[in-house]
Amino acid sequence: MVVKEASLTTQELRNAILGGSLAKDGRLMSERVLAQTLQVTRSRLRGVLDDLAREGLVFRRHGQGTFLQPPPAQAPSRLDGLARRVSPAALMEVRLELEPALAALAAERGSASDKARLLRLMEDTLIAPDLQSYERADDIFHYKIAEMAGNEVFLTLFEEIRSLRQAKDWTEARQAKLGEENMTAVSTQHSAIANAICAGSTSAARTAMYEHMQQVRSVVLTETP
Amino acid sequence: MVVKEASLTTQELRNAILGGSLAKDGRLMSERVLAQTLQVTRSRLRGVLDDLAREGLVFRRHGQGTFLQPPPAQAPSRLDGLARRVSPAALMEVRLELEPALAALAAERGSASDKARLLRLMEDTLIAPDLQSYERADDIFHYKIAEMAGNEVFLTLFEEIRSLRQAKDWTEARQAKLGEENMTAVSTQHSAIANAICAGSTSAARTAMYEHMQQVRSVVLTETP
DNA sequence: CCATAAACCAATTTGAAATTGGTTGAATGC
DNA sequence: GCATTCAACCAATTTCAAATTGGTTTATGG
Repeated sequence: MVVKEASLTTQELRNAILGGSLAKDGRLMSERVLAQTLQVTRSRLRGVLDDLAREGLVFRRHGQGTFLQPPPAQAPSRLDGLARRVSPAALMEVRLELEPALAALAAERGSASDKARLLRLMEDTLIAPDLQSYERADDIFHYKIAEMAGNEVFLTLFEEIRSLRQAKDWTEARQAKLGEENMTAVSTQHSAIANAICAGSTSAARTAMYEHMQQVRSVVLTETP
Repeated sequence: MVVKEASLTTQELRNAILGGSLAKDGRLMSERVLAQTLQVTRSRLRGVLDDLAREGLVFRRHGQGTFLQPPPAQAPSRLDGLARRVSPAALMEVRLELEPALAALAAERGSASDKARLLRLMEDTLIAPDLQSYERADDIFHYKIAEMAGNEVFLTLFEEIRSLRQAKDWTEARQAKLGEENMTAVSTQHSAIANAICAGSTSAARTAMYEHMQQVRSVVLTETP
């Protein structure tokens, strides 16, 4: 399907990788398999993947794999056992404290290029055509902020919370609840967060993210009788 | 040494357990071994351990074990790999956000009995005769607050941070830095935190814990040239 | 009814093997 | 020469079964 007789051009390679048909649940095949599938050498594949990773289009983790849009999930930590008994309220309580702190640190430490990319990711959330692609863009947006905070411990905690959130199928319920009015409110908040971070205003970034988390919590916790 | 011909009294059992000679690094032998060592039935041993756990003198975790003063450490999570490359500054940055939030929740949700016990634990930090026993009392004090927050996710995150902190041998350096003047300041702060929590004042508890964390950070990060 | 003992259940840890991205260096081809 | 390819190896992570540990139930005997 994607294979040609002669070797693929770099652009073809990029398209094949980003196309998603080589990934399952956002996770690409291993480099070795991928190289053989695409009939290219691993060296060249890795070169392309290096570029994609630098551009933020692909996420890699050492013993874990290479991932498309959604940044890599977590290792099987003790939180796994929690996934069942944890309530959305408890999770949001944690996010309500964690993410504003991350936003503040991101505003303080984020590099110029990171901030530029964050603006682009924010725009992605605005122009998302459907709920599913919105969820993905939103996911990347928040992840990028956590990454920009520049604290590996914080990032790990964030990823564990994120994986907990994904472990449960709250996304379905959440998507059903995300109406038009909430959507525009959230978009405004995302914009405020991104702008505050780019401006380097730690306190503004913190409060903007806090208000956003309050909104998200109210959406998540609305009863569906 | 502890064994008698006839079966031990309940009080003797408690003393033997809390004595510490049956524990290694704060962790007791398994119930089966312990029962045989003390020449009592496991049922009875568990009955006594139940009491001790209720009184907060012993901490138990399912597949993990039973622990003396220091609450149980963490599972081998991804944070383990971090222990090497993580800096004290990064860790304190996280504690500076986490613990005030926990203190606020503890003030909001802590039961009356929990608050009473917290006061006792606070007093333990005040009367600690040496640095080592102070560290232990301080550890339990902060753990109790995290526990009182009543959010299992938050508690897990706290425990992971705590284990990271213990993985490194910063305690030595920290102990060396804890001078008399810092000691009294920290004591005052502990008292303020406990009082705020017992009064149910969330904001006061939050700020008191925040100031305490700032103090701890300044102590931890002081250079030792 | 209570204490004991044994068996079983459930959560966790442990450790070896497999998987994956990352790195190096020799061989190859132009 | 120089870049590409290939192979082997390194390092981080996951996976999976076995062992360990606290928790629970059941049967037994006083």
